[in-house]
Parts: sequence; C-alpha cells; structure tokens
Amino acid sequence: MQINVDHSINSGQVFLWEKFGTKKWYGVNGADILLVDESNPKKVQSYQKSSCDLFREKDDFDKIIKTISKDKIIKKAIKEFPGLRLLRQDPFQCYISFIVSANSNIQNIRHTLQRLAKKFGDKVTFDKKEFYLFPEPKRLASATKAELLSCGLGYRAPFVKDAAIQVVDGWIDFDHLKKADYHAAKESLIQVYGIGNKVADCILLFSLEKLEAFPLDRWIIRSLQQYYPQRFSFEGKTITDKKYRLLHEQIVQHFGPYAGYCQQFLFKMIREANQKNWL
DNA sequence: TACTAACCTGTACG
DNA sequence: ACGTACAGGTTAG
Repeated sequence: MQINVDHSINSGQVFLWEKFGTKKWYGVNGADILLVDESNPKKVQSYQKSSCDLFREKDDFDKIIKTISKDKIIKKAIKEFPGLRLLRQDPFQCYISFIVSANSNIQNIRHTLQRLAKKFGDKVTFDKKEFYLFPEPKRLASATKAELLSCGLGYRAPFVKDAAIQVVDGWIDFDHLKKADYHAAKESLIQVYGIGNKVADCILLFSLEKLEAFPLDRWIIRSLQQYYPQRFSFEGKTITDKKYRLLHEQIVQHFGPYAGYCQQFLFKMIREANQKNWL
C-alpha cells in the first residue's frame, strides 16, 4: 500500500518538518533528523542512521483501512486522502509539542518549537544542511522562565518546564507508558500540569502506540457535528471530562481499536474543506 | 460534578 | 492605523 508523504506530514501531527525543493522533506525527531524523499518514502534516511519506522509500516495498513471503513463519511475521507499515515514520533518531542499546541495554531506552534530547538537543542549538519535537534529533557527542565518566555511560550512556559522535570525525575517514563494500556497511560499523562484530555490523546496516538486514542479537538468536534449529527451528538458548547470520555467510548465502539487512524482522516478532511494552512 | 472566564502570543480581519 | 477576534486547550474558581 502506498504512502503519501505530503498528506501525512501535512496533517497536523508534526511541526518541525520542512520541504526542500519538490520532493525532499527534512524533519526533527528527538535526537535525530530524518529525510524522506517522496520518490522513495520507504527509504527514510536518518542523521543517527537509526530505523524508526516513521510511517508505521509494520501496521497492516490494508487491514486497518478495511477495519475502519465503517460508514460513508470515513470512506470518503480515506478515498480523498489515500496514503495518509500516522507517523511514529519521538515521545518527548511529541509530549512537549502538544503541550505547546494548546490554544494555539500550527504556524505559532511551529515557530515556538523552532525557537525552543535553536535555544536548547544541539546544532548538527546532515546532508549539508544545518538543523537543531529537539532539546533533551534536562535542558528544558533547567531552563529559566525568562529563557522559555523568549521562545514565545507565554503562559505555557511553566507547563513546559514542569513537564520536562516530570520526565527527568522519572515520574513520566515513556517506555513504561508504551507498555501500559491506553487508560493507564492516559491517567499518568493527565497528571502533568498543562496536559488535559486532548493533549494526552495526541501524545498517546502519535508517540506511545495507542491507536485507540482519538484526540477530540475543535476541528474534530466540528467534523463530528457536521458529518455525524445523529451518531455522535452531544449537548452544550464545552466538552467536559465526562462528555469527553463518553464520546470516546462511542467512537471506539463505532470505529474499533484503530479509531486513531479515523481521527487523522477526519481531521485532514475537515481542515482541507475549510482551506486551513499546514506547514 | 458541571460550567465559565482568563490566559501569552501572533496574525488576520474590519 | 488600531482594536478585536480567534487559534488543534487547560486550569482555577
């Protein structure tokens, strides 16, 4: 089954990627830089010469697509954006990125993360280009408030520092969370100052192997209201803890254990329909 | 438990 | 120009 690099990178999962020319994407992934050439996406090159399975090629994509094709809407989304994949990200980078993403927009998130990487990450040269690796936990944990504010974090500055400290101190252990089940892992993440339901689900889906995670953000809510007014209806404007849980249960019941893939297709579709910008 | 307002920052709109 | 709204939410009350 094919991989569509553009669709996958431009679907709100990652922020520190940049296209050079018409075919080459370079991206920061933790302590690594990745290079994806659209003419051969299965050969991802890496600064660390590591094999990270960026496109989750070990997932049985055909089977997953079959499993999640439960209704007309999702079939349309899959047809409209073929080869859209979930990307497997570095957990710490993903964790910080989505804390930074709260109540912000893609351009802003990207800019802030770039400044964080430049200020706290190591500079490396790869394929004759310069990059800044994503900062290590200890660097962010020991950052001063003023340094973090200078990156444009605003009120999220203490969130980022505290979240990094949780990792350094071992209260958040990504290898452990990968092995835990969805609910247990989510419960741990929610404890972190600055992480709520939505951010936790992003981290779980994009970096901790929890494919039943289904981040419910503004756009997905909009898409559910627009496309599934009967099936996933809910009252009120705000989405409370309880409503979030209930809605997630209904979603997994409908789409099954790979619901996270559906979220990605629906998110891509609703944003494209509203002509929103990507990277 | 459920609901609201306030919140840094940057940009797009009138 | 300059105010206002809003953006992939979360927290505190």
